[in-house]
Amino acid sequence: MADNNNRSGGNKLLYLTDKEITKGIEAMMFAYRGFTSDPDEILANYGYGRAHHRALHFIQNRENINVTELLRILAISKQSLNRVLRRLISDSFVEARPNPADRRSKLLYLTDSGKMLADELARVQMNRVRMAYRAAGNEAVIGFRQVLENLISPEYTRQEQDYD
Amino acid sequence: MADNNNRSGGNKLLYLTDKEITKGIEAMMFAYRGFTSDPDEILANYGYGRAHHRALHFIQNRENINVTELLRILAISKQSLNRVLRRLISDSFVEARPNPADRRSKLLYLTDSGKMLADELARVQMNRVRMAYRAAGNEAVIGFRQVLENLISPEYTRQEQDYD
DNA sequence: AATTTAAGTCAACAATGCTTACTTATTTTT
DNA sequence: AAAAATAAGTAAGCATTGTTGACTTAAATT
Repeated sequence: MADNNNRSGGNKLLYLTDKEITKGIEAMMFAYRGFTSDPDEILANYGYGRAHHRALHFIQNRENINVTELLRILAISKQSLNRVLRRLISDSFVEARPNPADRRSKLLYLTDSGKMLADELARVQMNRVRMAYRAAGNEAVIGFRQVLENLISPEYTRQEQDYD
Repeated sequence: MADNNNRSGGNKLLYLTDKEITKGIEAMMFAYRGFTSDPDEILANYGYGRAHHRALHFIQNRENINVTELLRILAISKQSLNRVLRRLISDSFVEARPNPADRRSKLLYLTDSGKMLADELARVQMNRVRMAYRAAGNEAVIGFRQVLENLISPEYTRQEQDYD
């Protein structure tokens, strides 16, 4: 507690004892559990899991996304994604339409009910993040995002650039 | 970018557009993947997964922990934990010794090779976190931790208090 | 003596990841 | 025009990690 007063903001490397890093690691674990907990509850009603959520999320947030691009973002095997997509399509949450510009490729879209589900999932997750942000304040949010960006493996940072 | 200059640190609620929150959500997803990627590679050599890592972590970082307490922290079913513990014990990474004070309960300890494995996992994960912290700076780290704490579900915050 | 607690186990099931191998359709390259 | 590459899908099989319900054993508590 007493040590926490050093907010010089300089490049001094404090707080980097093993104990402090370990606390950060545990906070990350527990926070991620909280982060996914609200969507998880909703998904359970459909027999879905986080893979379905991730697919819905990126179909919702990347316009005209195709399967290859979704595979690249999620960094999972074609089989894993296909299993998830097949169910989302047969449950009429997602629609796959051939891309006119390249008819090998299929573009993925949310149906009306897919939009409703994706919106519901996004809403509860955004609510938690929004409240966490508000309670922490603007400066904290900036720091949070900086540390997160630094944790991302460089081979995946490309994913972020096309989204704005 | 130009908007990012507001660092008043007050309680003004900016940056809280849906788009900004969505970016935070995606950053959290990608960051968590980076956060686990280095341990994941090591675990694969043993045919282990993240559940084994989490068990090793808390046996390493909570002195004289028993099964019930580990169950409470991990918040998984007894069966899931038991399956993981059984393998860790049969592979001689973990030892379960009856608690002299209550012989129903078993205390969990790392063996010498368990310590080596847990240390190796912790080392690579701490390295990534440490580098992310250093690159972001002290203020950012404080903000990062504040937001993480706010993301944790209240029913699990108790877990953190006994660790210091 | 009866109840509760801690730990462990069995069986069955599901979501989510993997690999290897193959097919089909389409586009691009040679 | 033929060959090669790409996008998508599928089949079979396997492992990890989570679930539930039911049951046992041993020890502590009431």
